[in-house]
Amino acid sequence: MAKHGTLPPLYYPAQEEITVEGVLRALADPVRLAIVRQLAASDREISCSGLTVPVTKSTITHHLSILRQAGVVAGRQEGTTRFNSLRRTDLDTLFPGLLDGVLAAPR
Amino acid sequence: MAKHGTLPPLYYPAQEEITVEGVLRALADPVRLAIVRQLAASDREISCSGLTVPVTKSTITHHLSILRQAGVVAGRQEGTTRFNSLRRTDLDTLFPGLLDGVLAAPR
DNA sequence: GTCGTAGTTCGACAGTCACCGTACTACGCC
DNA sequence: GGCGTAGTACGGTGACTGTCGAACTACGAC
Repeated sequence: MAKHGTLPPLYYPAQEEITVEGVLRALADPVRLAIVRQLAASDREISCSGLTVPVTKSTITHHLSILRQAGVVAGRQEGTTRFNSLRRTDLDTLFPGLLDGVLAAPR
Repeated sequence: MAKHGTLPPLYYPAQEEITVEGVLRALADPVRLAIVRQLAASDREISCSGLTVPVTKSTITHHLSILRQAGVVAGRQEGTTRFNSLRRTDLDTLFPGLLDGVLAAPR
């Protein structure tokens, strides 16, 4: 077989596959909302360990996979680190105002 | 005691008590999203039995109570009928763009 | 090679949730 | 009064979900 060190082929929905309900479900959790807020606030990519949420590593992985499958975040692998970023343009195109409305909320 | 025919004192959150997470949770369900869409589309009050969703009466009551407690819908009693409406101005004030973003989405 | 770090995967478990049927209250009409 | 309709309350059940720890892979540095 080919090289052994291939990245796991993570599934990312195409823009037209993203659904409102999936996005709402993904955002309807305090931990995931905190992750999205941090990604939006820094406006930079953040690694898993760079996120400050009160759960363990495996739970962060779980939440990120949900956000990824919903089309909310994208990830870029670099060595052993995965840098996560918001798919802001995709979301703004599909659901204009949604993300801003969520992020602008004080709570 | 007073008159017997008092309405049940339903709890409605004040505008400043509405949270994004609560609203997102409330919207993150296909049945409730359908209810909200119908309320937004008709731009009129709709009774429980006027909603077309594929669940029984008791389940509709359950979903409406969730939407009510989240601050998404309001209800006006008239006889035995409860007319439900979207709290659009409250939501637009707190989370500008959120509701429109959700409703504008094709799916 | 060895070690440490970054993430993922895999059960497992507790809590929540959507759903239903039934029983009940409240109102309007005959 | 009795009956039908609108909606709520309650109890139960199956499914999903958020959480963890432990085991595992992958990469980089020494």
